[in-house]
This record gives sequence, C-alpha cells and structure tokens, in this order.
Amino acid sequence: MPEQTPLNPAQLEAVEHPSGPALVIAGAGSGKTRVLTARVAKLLERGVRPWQILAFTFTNRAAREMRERIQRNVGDAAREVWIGTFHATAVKLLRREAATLGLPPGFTIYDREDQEKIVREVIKDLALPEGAYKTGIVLSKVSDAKNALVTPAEADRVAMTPFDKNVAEVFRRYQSALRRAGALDFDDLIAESVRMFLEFPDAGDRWSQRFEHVLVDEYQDTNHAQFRLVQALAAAHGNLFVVGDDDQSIYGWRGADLANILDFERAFSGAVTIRLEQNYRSTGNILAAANAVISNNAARKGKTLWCEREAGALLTFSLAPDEGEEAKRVRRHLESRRSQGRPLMDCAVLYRTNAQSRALETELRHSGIPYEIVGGLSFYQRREVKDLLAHLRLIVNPQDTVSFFRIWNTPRRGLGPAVEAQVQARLAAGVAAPLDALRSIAREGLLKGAARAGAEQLLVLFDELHAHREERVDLLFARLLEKSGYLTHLEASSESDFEDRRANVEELGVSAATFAQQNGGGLLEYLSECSLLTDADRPKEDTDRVLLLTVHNAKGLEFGSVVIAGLEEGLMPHASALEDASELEEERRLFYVAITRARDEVLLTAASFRRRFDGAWGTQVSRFVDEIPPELVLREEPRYGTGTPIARPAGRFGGQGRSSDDTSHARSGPARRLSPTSRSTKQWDEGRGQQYDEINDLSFDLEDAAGGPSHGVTAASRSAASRKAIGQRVHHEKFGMGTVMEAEGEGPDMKLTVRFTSAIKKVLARFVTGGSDEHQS
DNA sequence: GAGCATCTGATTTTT
DNA sequence: TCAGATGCTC
Repeated sequence: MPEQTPLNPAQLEAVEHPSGPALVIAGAGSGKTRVLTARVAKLLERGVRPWQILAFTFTNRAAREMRERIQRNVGDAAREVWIGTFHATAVKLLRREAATLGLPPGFTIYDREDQEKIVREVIKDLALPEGAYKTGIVLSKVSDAKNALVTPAEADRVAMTPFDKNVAEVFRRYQSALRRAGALDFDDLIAESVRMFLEFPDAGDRWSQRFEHVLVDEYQDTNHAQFRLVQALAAAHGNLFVVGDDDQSIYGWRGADLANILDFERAFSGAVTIRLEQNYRSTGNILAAANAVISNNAARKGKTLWCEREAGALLTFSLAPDEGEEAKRVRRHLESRRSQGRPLMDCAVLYRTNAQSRALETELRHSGIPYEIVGGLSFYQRREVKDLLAHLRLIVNPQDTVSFFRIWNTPRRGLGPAVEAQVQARLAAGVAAPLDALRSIAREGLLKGAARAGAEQLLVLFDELHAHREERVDLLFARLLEKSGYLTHLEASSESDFEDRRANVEELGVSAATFAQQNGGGLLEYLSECSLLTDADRPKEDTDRVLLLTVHNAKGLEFGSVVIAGLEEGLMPHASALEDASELEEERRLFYVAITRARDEVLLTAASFRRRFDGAWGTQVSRFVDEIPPELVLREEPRYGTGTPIARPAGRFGGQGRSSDDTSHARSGPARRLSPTSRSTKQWDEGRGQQYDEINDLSFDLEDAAGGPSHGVTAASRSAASRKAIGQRVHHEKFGMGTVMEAEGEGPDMKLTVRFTSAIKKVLARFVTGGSDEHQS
C-alpha cells in the first residue's frame, strides 16, 4: 500500500491507539505493515525514545523491511528501535544476561543438524530401538515440550506411556548435553528468555521497564513460550500492540497457538480490538475466491475482506497429466507474461513442499527462464559452510563438542573412534573442553602414529586462532582458511562439485567481510547472525527472475501474478493433514495465504499423475480448488500432446453439488475418490497420454462416489491384483487398522504400502488381514 | 583409520 | 532421488 495515500479510519485508529493492549486483526493486504511502521513513527513523535520500543517480526526479512520503512519516516532514530524476530531478540537479551542465567557468554546456537547428532547419540546410549525412536519424531516432541515451556522433569511426570517416558528421558539427557556443550537450540532461546523473567525478577523488571512499548507482527503464529515472553515484557506497562490474522496462521506444526490471538482480549484485560478489512492488494475476483475458500473454516474470528478494485481476470485452473507437463504449463504462463513485457520479478510460483521445485527448475532451466529458489537447502547448511563455521564456533565456545567432533578430523588428521573414546572419557570425567581433553591426552603420550601428529596439528591451529579471536571476523576467517588447509582438503575430498563448494567458501568469506563492514566484525555477533539468518534473508541478485518458493516462505510477500502448483489431494492439503479437522483447516489457511499473495492474476495448477521418491501416483484435484465458486475460475482442459490448451467454462464439470458450508468432507476425508472397479480406472491402464481427456473428466465424474476412509492418494498405476488391493482397509497385528495406499506384486508376497494411524508402513500382504472391501459396495 | 560399496529412510512446512 | 549411515576391506 502506497505510503502517500491517507490512512483509512481503522488504520488510523490503530496507529493512534493511545496506550494499553491492542489487537489489530489485519486481513491479507490490508496494510498492516504500514500500520506497524506508522505506529512506531507515531510513538517516536509522541516522545517515546527509540530504544524504548521493541518490535517482534516473524522473519528477519520483515524486520529489515520494517526498519527501512521506519527509517524513511523518521530517519536515524529507527536504528535504535529494537526490531527483530523472536529468536534474534532473544539472543540479544540472553547475550546480555548470560551471567544471570548461568550461560556461557559465547553460547552456541545449535541448528537442526547439531540437534540430531546429540539426539542420535542419546538414543544410542539409552539403547532404545532406533526404529521406534526416530530422531525426527523425538526432536519434534522435545520441541513441542520446549514451546510449551515443559521441562524434562514435567514431561516425565505427565508421560503416560513407556514411549513418552523414554522420550522424556531422551529430552533430559539431550538438554544436559546441550548445556555441557554451552549450547542452546532455537526453542531454548525463547524458553531461556522466559526463564529469566520467571526466575530473576530483577533482571526481568529491568527489561520490561526498559521497553515501554512492545509490538508484535504475525501474532497468530506465536507459540506459548513466545506468548509468555511477550506477556512478561508487557507486564510493567501493558503497552502491547499486536497485529495478526487468524486466517493466516500456518505454523501450528511449530507450536503456534491460535488461542493466543483468539483469546487476546481475555488475556489482556482492557484490550482494544481493531479490524482492518479493506484489502488494497488483490482484484475483486481473487479476493472473492479467497473469501469463499476460507469461509469453510470453523476456527476463526470471522471477517470478510472487501476491496475497491475491479473484478479483474478470472482465476485459471489447469490440470496437467503429470508434473513435467505442469511445469511446462507454468513456463508457458511465464513466457506469455514476458512477451507482454512484464517483468518476471513480479511473478512467483508457490508450492507446498520444497521437493516440488525440481520439476519446475528443470523446465525453467531448459527454457532459459531465470528463476530463484527461496529457501530449500540453505546456504548455511552446506557442509563446507558448516565446517568452517564450526571452527569459528569452537573459538568462541571451547565446550562445543558437536562442532569439535565435526572438524577435529577434517582435514584428515588420523583422529578416529579410538581417540574419540579417550576424549569422551575425559569429558565425562569433568574436563569441559574437548580441545583441553585432547591436549592432556597428547601431553601424556597416549597417542601414537598419525593421531599423534594430527592432534598436535589441531592444537597448534586452535592456539593460533584463539590468539587472534579478537581480530575482525573476515580477517580471522582468512587466517582460518590459510592455516587449516581446508580448501586443499576440500579439493581432495570432493569430486565434480569442488568448484561449487569453493564458491560457497568464498561467499562465506564475503559474508564475513560484509558483516565486518556493517556491524563491526565481532566474531560472536557474526556467528549469531549466521545461526539466525535463513536463506530467504540473504541478499538477492538484482536480475529479473521468477521466484520459486513454498507457501510458508511466501508469507508477507505479494506479487502481480501468482502460480500455485501441485493443487492435489495429498499435497495441498498435505497427506499428513487429511485425518485431522484442525490440521486440514491449517492447510486451507495455507491455500488462502497463497491466493492472497496475488494482486492481479492467479494460475492454479495440478498434475493427474505425480512421481515421488517412492513411485508414481495417480492424484485427485485438491478439494480447495472446488471451494472456489466456479464462476470465478476458468478451467483449462489441455489436450495432451496437441499443445494448445482449450479453455472452457467451469460450469460443465466440477463445482456443482457441494455447498460451501458442507464441511463434512473435512472430517471424513475426500468425498470423491477413484474406484478401481469403475470405468475410469481402465484409463489408467491404457497409458496416460491418449486417454487424458477421460482422466481429466473422471476426476470430476466421481463426485459422489462412496465415501470411505480418508487418504489423499487412492489409485496407482499397477497390476490388476495390486490395483484391487489399493484402497482396502486392512488390519496388521502390530500397527492396527490401515488403508492400502500402494501395492506391488501378487499373492501373499505382495508388498503393500499402508497408511496406519500412527505411520505409513511397507508390509507384506501375508502379514495383514483384509478389512471390508469397500470397492465391492 | 581410510575409502569404498551398499543400504535405508525421508514428516511438509522453518526460526 | 539423495544424502547420510553403516558395513566391509585394505
């Protein structure tokens, strides 16, 4: 929303809100960033000092943008306003209060990979069966606990099952391993900040009095720990100004608690609620589509966005035979925009999962359309980058065992499991730093051969680095490269990808230099920044290119033209959300967020057939597409092989027969499904190409076919026998009831992929007993 | 201990 | 598909 146009009455009310708690329900495109920045400017105008204002954003990018906009309004004062993500702000607090909390001042921030290493070790130590205790699942339980401010002891107390008991024990050991390593994970950053307020009221009061005004953006995505932090910070004055949109809450999986926004008035008495419902972004049709979709959700405060813009173009829906053709359809869309002289920069392709970017990338690279992927494998997660950062971390925090064991034998120094056992023994005996342990082992002459020289080399390297730890970070980095021989090691150990990796090392050097220039070059600050920044936050090239990104990553952005790809049951909504009404609503919000990113144009695409890492699947069009009123959507019927899409009005197929308030499908799974006994299935056998029209039709024909267990993917291209098995309910002695998703082979040796309530498993047919065969009904 | 071959499991999203 | 883990051999 342009800065010059006057604020509308609601916006003005928010900006000028005098004091006390305020909740601004800000619909998509309603100018909420403008309200936030104008509010900060207003506070400064009223005489509030910049350092008395604290604003939380959801991403670093949003923080940067907010600061820039405030700077444009009020100039340099903006620099002293605290603006940052919850995590970045927590780090600032914790670095200052490390002594209070008993944390090492140079504490390391562990990322997912570091966390996994520790959890794997703990699971091994406890001799838990690895199959049942997967690091990912255990870590997410630990994360849930921390986000809810549950300690290991409390987790143990409330554990009802042996599994939960064991997880609590892993949690306990994991936590003490972190502390021994002088490390915090992401969730700890928030939890420890809250702990400061709870256990050290003096320090807490200091901070809550310092910030006279607390502002929170994207409030709908705060979790319990963040809520408690905000609450504590606002305790002294109650000047809490939060902006959010319950319809855009898409981080439930990360502990975001919708109750925070839904119950705001109850949590902060005297709170004023202001609604921003005028949308300045999208055309009427786009907005109508978004409104219609989101109205199917029950858990919402309820609001209807309106706009003054023209109706604009219809949304387009295009069903392609497979993901390759889908990518081609996207490419054609981009090319046509380009030929109209419109910049690619104004386009984005949104998808649910990062894996979907591959087909798109292949196609775009092939046809020379410049693109940029936001997110995905982060720069900071690359092996060579992490290796080098591990060196730097170890300088700041000698207790950091994960970093130590990551690099102690990189380059090769003859140090392996045998010496590791000795080091671990000393760590267990109370030596804090692994380097010190290694030093004493070496001094006592306990090493021989390659290990002896290698250990010496390592110790010399770190003596040198440690002696220069006050050096500007880019100079220290150069020293590290020179003395460690890391590049030589990289060249020797990598193959064709050496050039890429070397380029990444160089880029890291550049980032250190940039940081030194802008922020003074402190090593600790640089490392914090590296831990907290994500790929999406790194500076972008200034070339004209289309953005490829997940819907989650697109939050807060807007584009003239938005493509939403992979609109299939099982993908969006994602398979993991099909059996839970509230998760399904989150998927719907995700789709809502996606649509509302668009100003002028929306292209929706899906593929009838999609290859995945474990095979290929027939798909159904996402229910969300049908939730858009048919008169707003132009449905293309591409004729496979002929190239030219034929557009025809939506009314002819699809859309009819399901009223928008019919939410039954949300609970009982997709209403329409492919039945192996129907005429349509035959088409799957006969190849996808020629039969495409029928396939296209059938996904709408079966509108009211038998309801059944919900599962996103119901048909696969397989032999007659296995096809018959697909969709059947079966019982497994250990896993219970499940639905066959895929089958391979014949007879008792037939391999089944079954979705059980707990997980998706591959089992042999002879280990299951058939449930009712719904397809006979 | 290093290097190679083979296997296995990936939650979907991210600070 | 692919990266990381595991296992085997020198």
